[in-house]
Amino acid sequence: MRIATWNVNSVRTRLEQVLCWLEQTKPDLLCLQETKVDDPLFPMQAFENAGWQVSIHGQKSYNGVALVSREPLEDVRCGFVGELPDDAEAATLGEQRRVISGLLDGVRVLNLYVPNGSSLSSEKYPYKLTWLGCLKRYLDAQAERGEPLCMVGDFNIALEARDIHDPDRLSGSVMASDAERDALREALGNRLQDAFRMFEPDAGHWSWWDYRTGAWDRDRGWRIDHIYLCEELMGLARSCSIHKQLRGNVQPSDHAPVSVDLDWPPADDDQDEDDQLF
DNA sequence: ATGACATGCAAGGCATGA
Repeated sequence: MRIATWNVNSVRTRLEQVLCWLEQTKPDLLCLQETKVDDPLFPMQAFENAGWQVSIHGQKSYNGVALVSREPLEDVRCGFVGELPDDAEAATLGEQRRVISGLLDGVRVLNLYVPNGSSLSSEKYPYKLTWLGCLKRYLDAQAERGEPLCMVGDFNIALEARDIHDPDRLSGSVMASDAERDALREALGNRLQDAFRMFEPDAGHWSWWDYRTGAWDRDRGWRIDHIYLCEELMGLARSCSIHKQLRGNVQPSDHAPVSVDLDWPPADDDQDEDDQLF
């Protein structure tokens, strides 16, 4: 099973690039962020004509998330209220469309677009911290169903120095501040692990390059798009890749896709037990 | 310290992103 995530910075502007990459990469599920389109205007037909199913949770101009899959998903849930129906804060935060999840072959895939926060002095920064606190409650509620979890998206947080091209200068600023890092780590708990870091310990691997100041040409990026797996799925992970070349497209998104390959459903290695049945 | 660049909205520059 291949699961991918991509902040496309407008699904309509990036439509041909997304369809092309789907055709080349053939994920079972692609999670999109920043679709920037209200649901009635989502280019649904273009995806369906290419053989994809789409679940959407969008809004006009800003934010917006979607799930693109070969097979239909089960139990699609939108917003934090999808897991926290009686949580007033979850309902308020849901005014910004940033959360969608679905069940694919028994795996709960959760697609997030975490608020950016703008700067430490902005009112958007405490909003980001509040949002991450709600994410923790959301994950606690989700865990009670016992589904294997794959949580992906644009986290707008680089958790470690090795995730930033210039950590000496940028550590402590927004996307790399202690409070937001702590809030994300709280949400991850002991349950979720970064799939990319299971395979690649080194710095120099980025998923986002600023449009400004020639960041792409100078390879000055951040790794802020992540795939987190529960322990059961981590044991079945075979690779995790950042598809950097997409950032070099004409009129690219400022983010590159990230994908993980899982041996799911797990191979039947209980041959001895099966033999005992006969 | 500021702005670079890109997108949406809507028709002139803002709001937003990261």
